[in-house]
Amino acid sequence: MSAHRKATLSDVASRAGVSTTTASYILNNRSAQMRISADADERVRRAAAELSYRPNRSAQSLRTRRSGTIGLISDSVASGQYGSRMLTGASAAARALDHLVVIGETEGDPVLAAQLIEEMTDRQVDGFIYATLVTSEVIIPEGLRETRSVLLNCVDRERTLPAVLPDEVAGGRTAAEVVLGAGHTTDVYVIGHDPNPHALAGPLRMEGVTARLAEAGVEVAGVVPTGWSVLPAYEAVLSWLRSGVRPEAVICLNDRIALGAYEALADHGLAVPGEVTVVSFDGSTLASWLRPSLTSVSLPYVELGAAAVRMLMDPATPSDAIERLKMPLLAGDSVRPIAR
Amino acid sequence: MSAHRKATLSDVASRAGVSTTTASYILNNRSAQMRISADADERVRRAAAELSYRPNRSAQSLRTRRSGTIGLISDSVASGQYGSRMLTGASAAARALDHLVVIGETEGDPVLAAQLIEEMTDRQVDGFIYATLVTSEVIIPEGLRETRSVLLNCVDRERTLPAVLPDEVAGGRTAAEVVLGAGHTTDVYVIGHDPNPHALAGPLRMEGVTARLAEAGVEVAGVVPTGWSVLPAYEAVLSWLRSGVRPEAVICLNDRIALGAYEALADHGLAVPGEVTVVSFDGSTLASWLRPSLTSVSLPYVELGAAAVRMLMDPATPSDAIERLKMPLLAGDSVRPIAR
DNA sequence: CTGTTAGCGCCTTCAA
DNA sequence: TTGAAGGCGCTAACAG
Repeated sequence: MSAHRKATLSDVASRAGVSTTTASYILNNRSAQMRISADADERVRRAAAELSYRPNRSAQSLRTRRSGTIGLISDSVASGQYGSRMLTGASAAARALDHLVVIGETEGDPVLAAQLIEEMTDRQVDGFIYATLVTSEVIIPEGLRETRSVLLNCVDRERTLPAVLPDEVAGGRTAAEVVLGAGHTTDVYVIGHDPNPHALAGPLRMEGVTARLAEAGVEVAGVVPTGWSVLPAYEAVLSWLRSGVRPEAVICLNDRIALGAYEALADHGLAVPGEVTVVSFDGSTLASWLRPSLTSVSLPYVELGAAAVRMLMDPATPSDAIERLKMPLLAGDSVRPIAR
Repeated sequence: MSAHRKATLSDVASRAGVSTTTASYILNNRSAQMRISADADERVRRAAAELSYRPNRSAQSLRTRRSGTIGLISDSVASGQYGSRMLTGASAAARALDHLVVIGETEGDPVLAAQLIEEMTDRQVDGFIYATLVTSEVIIPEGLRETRSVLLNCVDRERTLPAVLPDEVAGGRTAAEVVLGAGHTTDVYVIGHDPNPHALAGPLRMEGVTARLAEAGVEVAGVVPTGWSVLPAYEAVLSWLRSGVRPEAVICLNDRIALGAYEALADHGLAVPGEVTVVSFDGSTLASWLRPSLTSVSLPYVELGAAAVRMLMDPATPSDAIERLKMPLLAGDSVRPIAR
């Protein structure tokens, strides 16, 4: 009667003295709908508990063609410094919906992407999340459209799949707001210029910054072009400073640029925040490590991941849905206090 | 004959004019073993290709009790800045072995851990990898022993499960080697002291450092205790410097400490590497962002993840196997060039 | 060398 | 309100 090994549904049923049908209904919470006696319900549940019954998901999948699993394909999200937090968010949200997340990285290889999608499809994943480390416009990989999917941190040109993105424009406005709040009305510069043509963040942040400043009658005094990493930023800012400009505030398009700017400003003898306000984007841990700590408009990675899962699992999500998530301000000490 | 919908094995078989048995053997590369005619083999493979047949993994799992899937449970690896690279390594290695990785984070909650393990077991994962962000000694969570498992970046007290770890002692020796190579024979200090009692890295690094220095007749001049993060390190180092010491070289037990030390040294007017050599551990991207770039003994995260998967999948792995991976030196510009 | 047959554990239509 | 029965797609004895 009890082999002490992996109870099956029929074990439970016979122990409860009902048929597997009844047991199945009960365990799938359809007893009400099926008008099953409270007594049978009770007995089955007890039997299941006593045998510590766990349904065999493979058998379930075979039958139902659903696996309780979500495939998360990314270019290199796990490799990235911060983007991996999207995995955290996705995985937690998935669990809340009784799902597990299986991951795969393409490293930008479309063939690999297609293979991963195929492998996951073979395993009956209930849906896909396709994520990119950098907010960008992408080409939907082969096979993704065959299964319900949502894009995470990216969009496709045709806007044909639901997507979750950070609200970069609003983020830009937030950054501008901070600068304005500190009382700067002149010599506000932007540092950075995204070299990746598919990247969306730079231009959108820029757009938000300019718009908000304009509302206050402030114009961007200039833009210092530089790649999005520390050394190029350092060099660009330093030579720019040496050319004789004297900024009041610099808005760096990401935190690494800000680090480069910090170093350049220090080399040039300009104090942050005393002489120059620095505001940035991303809200990476780097921001809190610097001294003075950096005020940064942060990317809500965890929330992005979670939102993607929820959109995916919500049957009401229209295929052209685009959700933009707020970029919260991570306040630091790099903003000049209002003079008084 | 062809409904253009998801070909099954029997579709393939009938199209090739053989039984499903034969088709199954062939597609599982057992035709040799079963001495199946080259002709049948050929026909079946062609049919499969023509129908773009893909086996239904749920059905396979139901039969074979194996899913081609590995469960990777961690405390907060994906959330971490660098540890997430273990996922990259694991996932890539898994793919090479025709497996996929499903992830779950426990956030240190043993109940959650047990639940995740249960969920994954239900889905027939072929094995578990239990990973921690920080190298440490752990208590094996409930349910992990029932399935083949390996520990990643951690060990259990009883050494009862195979484990993969960075070779911290050797790493410590490497750091010392660098310092010695720069000609320092005196005033070599170590900065850091791990507050986490379960963490292994600190003491082991320390051990390697002391041992290697001792071999060269050099003694550690002192240890500056501090937590493993930027601000505490900054404060500790600064007040230490102000107490009048004048280090030749400082070995920081991780990169964040090194960042704090950089800032403190700068504040104190000591130039790196001109006046002080700084060497560190972790090899995070931070190391390359600093100026001068930081020489750091790096944690081989990607390799750790990959090695864990390979140990897991290798039936020859004994249950008390412990693999220690080399920590490669990430050379930077923070080491004083030999005076001449 | 290849086909027949019997499940793996579960869901679900159909009858009772 | 419950039970019998079939089948999801695949593998693996066991015959031929």
